Amino acid sequence: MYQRKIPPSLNCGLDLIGEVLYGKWKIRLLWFINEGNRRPSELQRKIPDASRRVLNMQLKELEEHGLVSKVIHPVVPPKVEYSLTDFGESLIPVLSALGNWGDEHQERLRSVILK
Amino acid sequence: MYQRKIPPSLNCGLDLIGEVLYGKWKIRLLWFINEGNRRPSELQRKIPDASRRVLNMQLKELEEHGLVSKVIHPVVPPKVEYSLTDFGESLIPVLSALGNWGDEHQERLRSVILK
DNA sequence: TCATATAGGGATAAATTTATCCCCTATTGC
DNA sequence: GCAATAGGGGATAAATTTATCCCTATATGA
Repeated sequence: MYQRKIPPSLNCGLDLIGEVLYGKWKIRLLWFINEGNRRPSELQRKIPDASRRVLNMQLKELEEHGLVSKVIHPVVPPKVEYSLTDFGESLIPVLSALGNWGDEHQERLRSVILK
Repeated sequence: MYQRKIPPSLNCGLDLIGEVLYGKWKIRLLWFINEGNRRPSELQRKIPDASRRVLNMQLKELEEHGLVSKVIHPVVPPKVEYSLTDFGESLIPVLSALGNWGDEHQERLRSVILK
């Protein structure tokens, strides 16, 4: 994997949470896993804009950071299931707060984002 | 400014808030402005890891997205003050939620981030 | 026999974001 | 005159993240 050349700033809680949540699809992955979409193919269908590859990479980082856990069932064809760890579940209320704010201000956000 | 080639995904509140908060220093800028650090030089002192240039760029985007407003006092030497708009203030509780989670899990986060 | 589904990953290119460097304005204090 | 302070920004390089392309394996169904 890529090795950072510039060390991260880890001065406060905001910095720390940023380190584990930054990544284009990570928040959505956590959200959809929490909603019960546990298998990679389900997640890919839920997030069609992302490629398989990137989702795998981001899931791996979420796993390394202890937010999700992965179970590989030794069957053919392969079956893999992700789930939130307790640590990951503790993030859900925070993600709700983010999502709710986004939903509440949806029109306005859409208009400022699309310039 | 840079023109996107890949359109953003704007399917839900999480996507929308992501569009305005992604940016290495944006959340911290909002936070420090809310704490009363309104002038660019104060913000730069608060966030020494970031260069002047990047802070200016991210402040500009926050302004374009309607989260902060900028007042230029026509004096010499120049005096500029940023403040949160009502829209920006409505984000503060959400940022608190993020920061609190980060603070509560500080040790654990630090250890998983530093591998 | 060929396509599909399931899951994974290397190699490489492209996109995007940050960092660096250097220059500009005008005033006050040495 | 020179340095410092306050604030900005163009040009370009470097860092970082995503996207694309292609290849692996096995079983099932048409």
